[in-house]
Parts: sequence; structure tokens; C-alpha cells
Amino acid sequence: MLKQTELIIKPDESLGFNARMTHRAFTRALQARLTKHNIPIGQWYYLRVLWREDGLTQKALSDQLGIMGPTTVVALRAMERDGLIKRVRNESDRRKINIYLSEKGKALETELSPYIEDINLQASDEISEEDIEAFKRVSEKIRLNLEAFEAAA
Amino acid sequence: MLKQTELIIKPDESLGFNARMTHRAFTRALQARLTKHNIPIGQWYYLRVLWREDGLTQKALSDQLGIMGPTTVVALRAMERDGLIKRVRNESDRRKINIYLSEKGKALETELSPYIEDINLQASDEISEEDIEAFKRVSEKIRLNLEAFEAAA
DNA sequence: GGGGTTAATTTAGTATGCGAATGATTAACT
DNA sequence: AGTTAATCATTCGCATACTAAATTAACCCC
Repeated sequence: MLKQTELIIKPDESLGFNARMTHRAFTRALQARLTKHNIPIGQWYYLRVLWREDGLTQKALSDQLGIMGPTTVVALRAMERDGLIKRVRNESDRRKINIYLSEKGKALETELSPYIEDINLQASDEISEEDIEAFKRVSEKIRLNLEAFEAAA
Repeated sequence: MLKQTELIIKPDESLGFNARMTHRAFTRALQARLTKHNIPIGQWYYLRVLWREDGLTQKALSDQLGIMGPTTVVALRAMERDGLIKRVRNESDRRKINIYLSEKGKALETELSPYIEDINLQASDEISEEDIEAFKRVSEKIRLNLEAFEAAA
């Protein structure tokens, strides 16, 4: 029994809803795979960056991932506890802490990194190259638009 | 200092990363506006559906929004506490609980619903109609692809 | 070189979200 | 009718993520 006011955008047609659902689909897919290795998805993000570039500071990690500092602190603390990383106070600027992968953390790359390839491959199945490009292009433009919007307010 | 293995997909080029960042941009934009009205974003989702169709069961709300039952329970409990909804045990099937907006909950529609319009408008600024359609089309296809993938595993 | 500002990290508090397990009720099947 | 299965809501424990505020360290400017 719908109300007469059909003017309200149906949730499932809005850009925000689409972004939300798509993000959750990726998260679920990835989490399902990582659970087998006892790696929470929140740690995966940091591992992935560190595999490419070891020794980053917490700030640099946060910035690259678009994740707030406090969230990073909690994730990295757990990762150190689990022996995936070492946190080393920077000697030339003692405000900073550099994050280095342990052997265990490095070794996970071979095991885990195929997942992202798998998932991206599956996700883009039967979607044209042009559409994939459009998706990325629109994603980025939306982010820029909303950032500009926030900045203005 | 990048490692020589450039084979790993850069995070910011993967579909998953794009979906994640875009979702967060929407969330931030919406949250900033809702905070002024003391409405947590987790309650907004339910309000939005109820404005269109009042009296749905918790299960129906969860399904429409793609949110798990336990999350819905917590959100609706807070909403009842805040006087936005009434939870009424269904008489013909006493397992169900129907959710009805209070006057206060209904009244919020006029105040809050413009936001989603604003944000969607801003988000889609300077993006062609075709690209918007492609974004939605790809979003949905990705979800279907990943669901099929999960089901297979 | 002191005082104020900025930067990086941390703590505390709260909200959101999931999976697994449980309770309560109804439906389905002998 | 009585047992079993399915459905809806809930509780619990944990992970993720934010804001606000505190802490420590570095920088800058007079």
C-alpha cells in the first residue's frame, strides 16, 4: 500500500543506495574468503597497502585508505598483537610510527592477494570494458562532487 | 619506495575500492546533514522506507534495505525509544512485529527528505545521463555476479 | 629560546553491522 | 494430536568506523 506521494525517490533507484549495496557485496565476498585465514577484513586493507610499500606511517596508511586515525590505531594494534606487523617509533620524528610487515605478514601476500583478483574478475563478469570504465569514472566524479559539496557547507 | 612487483592491482583502481570510497562519500554527506536533526544515519534508512510504506514488519524492512535482522532490531529499538515509531505485535501472526511511524516520525519527512534529493543531485553533477545509467546498471550487475559467486562457494 | 601552532598518535564514547545461537510462534507433516 | 520444520525477532560477541578530546612531539616566529 504505497502512499500517493510517489515523488520520493525509491531507495533502490538512488545513487547512494546503489553504492551502498555494491560496497556490501564486495565486503561480503572478501570477508568470506578471509575468514578461512582468520584475517578480519579491516586488517586486509592495511596488508594490501603494506605489501606494495612497507614502512609507511600510520598517518600515511590512514590517508591512502581514507580511514580515520583512530580506526587505524585499533586495526594496527590487533595486527601487531597477531604478529603481522611491527610498529617502530620514527627516530627522526618521534611523533611518527612506521609500520613494517613481519615475515608472517609478508608471507600472507601469496596466500591472500589472489582473492582480490578473483573477486574483481567475478564482479566484472559479462560487463563491457566501457561500462567498467564508466563505473570507475562515475565513482570518482561522485566522490569529487560530494567533497566539493561538503567543503562548501 | 615501491616494490618491483607492480603486478598487484593498485587499490585505487579496483572495483571494490571504488565502491567502498563512493559509499563512504555518500554516508559522510548524509550524516553531516542528519546530525543537525539528531537523527543517526542508521535510523534514516528505516524512516525513508516507512515514509513510503508504513506498517511494514521488521523482516520486510530488513529485506528491502539488505540489512540483517539483528541490526534492524537495534536500530528500531532506538527509534522507538526516541519516539519515532511504534512497534506493534501482529495479531494474526504473533511472530511478526509491524512498525508504524509516530506523528514525530511522520513529521520528519518534510524536514529530512529534501536531503536525499540534494545529495543525489550534487553527486550526479556534470555526469551524463548515460554514465549515471551505466553506473546503476554496473552496480546491479556486480551485485548479481558476486551473489552468484557466493552461492557457488 | 619561549610561546603558540601544527602534526601524529592515542583514548574514550558511540553507532553500525555481521554471524551464531536462542526463543517464540506458526506451518507442515505424519 | 503430536512431532518436526520453518519463520520472525532477539541476544550476544565481535569488528569496523566515526567524532571529540587528550597527549606528545616538532615547528615557527618573534
